[in-house]
Amino acid sequence: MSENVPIIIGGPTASGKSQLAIDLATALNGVVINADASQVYKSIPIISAAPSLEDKEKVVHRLYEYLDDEDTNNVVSWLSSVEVEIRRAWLLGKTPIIVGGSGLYIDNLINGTTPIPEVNPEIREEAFEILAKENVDGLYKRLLSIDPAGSLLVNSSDSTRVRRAYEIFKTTGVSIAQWFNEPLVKKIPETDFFVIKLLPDKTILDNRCDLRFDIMISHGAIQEVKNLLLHKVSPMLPVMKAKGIPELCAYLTHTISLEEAIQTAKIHTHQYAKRQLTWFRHKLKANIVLPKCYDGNNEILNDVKKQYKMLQNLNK
RNA sequence: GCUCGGGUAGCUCAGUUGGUAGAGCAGAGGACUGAAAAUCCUCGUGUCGGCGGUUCAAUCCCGUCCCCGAGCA
Repeated sequence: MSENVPIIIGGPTASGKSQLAIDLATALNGVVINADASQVYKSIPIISAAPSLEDKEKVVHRLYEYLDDEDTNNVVSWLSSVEVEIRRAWLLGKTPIIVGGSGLYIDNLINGTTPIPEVNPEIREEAFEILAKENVDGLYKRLLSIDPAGSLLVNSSDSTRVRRAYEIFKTTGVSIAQWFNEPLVKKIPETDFFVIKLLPDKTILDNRCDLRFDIMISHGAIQEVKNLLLHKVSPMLPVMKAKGIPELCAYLTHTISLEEAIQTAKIHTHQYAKRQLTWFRHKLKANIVLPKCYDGNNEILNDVKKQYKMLQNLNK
C-alpha cells in the first residue's frame, strides 16, 4: 500500500489555514503538523495563535508548543522533527497535514536543503559579538576579507545573511558560494506533496489580524509577555521576536502606552503578512490556490478534498 | 473680541534669504539556501488652508477671510 500523500498548507497569518488543516484532518483521517516558527514555543500559545485545546481535542496536532524559551528553532531541526512526524503518521495510516506560515520551512521540506555542516557554536557566538560591537558593517568587512566570493552573494546590510556566510566560512573553510552549488538534499525524497496556498486580499487579512490581536489581548496575551519578562528571557532570542511581544514588552516596561503597543503590534503584523504573501505568491508552487481566507466554507473544503483524492488515486 | 503660535504627502514635521518642496512613519512592490513572526532592497506631485495684492515669478512678502492651539479679556 502506498502512503498518503502529505498535504501542505501555506499562507499568511490569520488566513484561516489552521482551520482548513483541522477540517481536512477530520475528513481525511489526518494529523496536523506545525510549520510555524513561533508556534513551536511552549510559553506563547496565545500570542503566537497556537491551536486551542478544543482544536487539539478534535484532531491530533504535532510540533506545537514543544520548545523552551532558550531554544533556537531552525529549519534543519524542524525538518528532522517533521520527518519523524510524517513517518509516524504514515505508520498509523494517517494523512500528514503540514500547515504554517514559515515559507522557508515549507520550501526546504519540498525542495530540500543544502548539505552544510552545523555551524560551530563558538563561531556563532563570536559572530554575534562582532555584530553587537561593530554592526553589520564590521562583520561584512571581515567576511569580505576572508571570503570575497561569499560576500558577493549577500547584501552588506543584511545582518542575518552576512552572519550566516561568515559562520559557514569560519566553520567549514569553504565559501557559502561553493556550498550553494551543492545539490539540495530532501528529507523525504520518496514522496510528493499536495500543496494548498492561501492568497487572500490584503485588506481583509489586515482586518482579521486586528480582530485577532484584540482577542489575544482579552485572552491573556499581556500575562504571557509578563511571564517572559519575569523569567528575564533575552530579547535576542527567537521566542521574543514573535509579533506582539516586543510591543507589549515596551508597554510593560513603561516605554509606550498600551494603546500604542496594540497599534504598532497590529501594524507590524500587517507588514509580516505582506512579506508572507510575497513569499507564497512567488516561491510556493501549489496544486490549489485559494484567493481568500478560509472560514469553514464547505464548497472550498469539498473541492480541496476532491482534488486531493484524485491525486491520491493517481499515486496508487 | 484681542495677542501670539500654527495650518506643507494618509500621519508627525523639515524647508524654501521669492525661481512651485523633502525626511521619518504609514502604504505599495520586491528579495529570501540552517534564529524566517527573522533579515534586507526599491518606490515621494502634494490646489505648501481659501481669496486677493506686490512681482517677470509667491508655498515663502503684504492684505483679508477660514480653521486649530495657547494666553489675555
